[in-house]
Amino acid sequence: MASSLPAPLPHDDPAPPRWQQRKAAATRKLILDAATDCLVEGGYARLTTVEVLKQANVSRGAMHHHFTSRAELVSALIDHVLHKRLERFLSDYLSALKDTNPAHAIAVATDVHWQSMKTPEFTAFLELVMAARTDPELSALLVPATREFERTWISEVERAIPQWSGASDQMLLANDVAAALHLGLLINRPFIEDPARREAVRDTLVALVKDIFAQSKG
Amino acid sequence: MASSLPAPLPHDDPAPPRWQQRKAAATRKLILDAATDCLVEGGYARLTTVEVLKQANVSRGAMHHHFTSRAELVSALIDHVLHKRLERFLSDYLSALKDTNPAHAIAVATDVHWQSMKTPEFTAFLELVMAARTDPELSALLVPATREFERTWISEVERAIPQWSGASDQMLLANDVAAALHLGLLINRPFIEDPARREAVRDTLVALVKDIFAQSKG
DNA sequence: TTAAAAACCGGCATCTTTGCCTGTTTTATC
DNA sequence: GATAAAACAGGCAAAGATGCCGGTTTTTAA
Repeated sequence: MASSLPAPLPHDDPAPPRWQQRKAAATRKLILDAATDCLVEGGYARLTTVEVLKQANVSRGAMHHHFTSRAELVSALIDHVLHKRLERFLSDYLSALKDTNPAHAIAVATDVHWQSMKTPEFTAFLELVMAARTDPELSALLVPATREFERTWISEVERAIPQWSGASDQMLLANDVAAALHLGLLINRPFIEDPARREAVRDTLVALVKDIFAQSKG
Repeated sequence: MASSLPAPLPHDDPAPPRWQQRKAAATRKLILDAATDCLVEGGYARLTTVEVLKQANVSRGAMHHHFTSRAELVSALIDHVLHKRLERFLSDYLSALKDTNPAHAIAVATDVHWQSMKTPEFTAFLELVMAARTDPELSALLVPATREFERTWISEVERAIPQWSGASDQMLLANDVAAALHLGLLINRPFIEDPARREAVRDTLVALVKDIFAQSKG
């Protein structure tokens, strides 16, 4: 996008190059954050243009100026949500692993992964995934974007934990298992009354991931 | 419901006791099956009264006669879907375990469980679950109904496999783990291009369930 | 300073969905 | 066979969502 700008200084903009561009970007982010909130609070069905502009406190004209149609809004929302998700996860992941005994790395990493699925970003993402099942146009945008997101995710985790970089296959499997189990657990949460049952499932996952990596060392 | 009827003969009704009741029940089932199809093909958002009556080939008046409001239709649909899900799973489960070497029981049971999540009934159920997250009235109906369904599910499986009846805790844990992992895998399917990755996850689950039961015997 | 362009404003026509309403046909009861 | 009731038929107004429009303000560039 704006990667061809001069950007001579890395610090915050003391002399904003373009006032309009900054204003437009701010309004755009305002609308996309409001759209994310709409997804979280009302699901894909309540992701209407009127609801979003009410949440963002912008006029109908501003909405139409930035996003001509609802489909255009959803298209931008996909990138917005995936970007926020990756940013938050990597930040939490790296800061959690920074001061952690390597022996507990797996338990910590698994917990961060679970916490990352209780964020608004992931809730919004899940709503998009479910809607994409019966919406081919949405699916055509969401599937490639998510696959690219997953690739970046994996490569960043590999970069962050060098001691595992020799076990790419194990890490991919562990990631797939954790992602599936955590997602299913999240959805089944309302039907499992006893918290101990949920914790037992998560404990089982940690032991399983340890086993997966132990096989690469034994 | 009709459990207080005489029902002197176990064969099919040669003399229908009430013509109207049979007709009404048939139309009701027709509408509920059509509603299930609507959920599968278009998701909860396309579960509209017009779409359902088109799919069922009934008039607007017939729809209104059986289900005064959309909420009433959804309420009946919950029981309909859960009933079909339980019926199909138990039938497949028992028939699959009937002629299976007990040594392979876990692998077979796990596979039947996975297959049961690719049925229309489960797709419809999942749509209801996702919609219930942001719909308190739907949630108030779906959560207790699903918990009752889970209880029946567990007790039927315990009844079907006597050799596991001494390990209720292990079976509950194995069931929770399998349910969560299969559900997450189902949803993440579009983002995992390589089928081998999905099979690796399922193989991991089978090994894990075997481990869980082995701990109760060792 | 002035014209063009970007950003924003608020409303309207159209379509879909919903709930309800008045009739009509068919079955059950006396 | 008459009457009541159940099952069904089709239509219509209100509410909400979408897309689009003409007009207004602010910024940018000549």
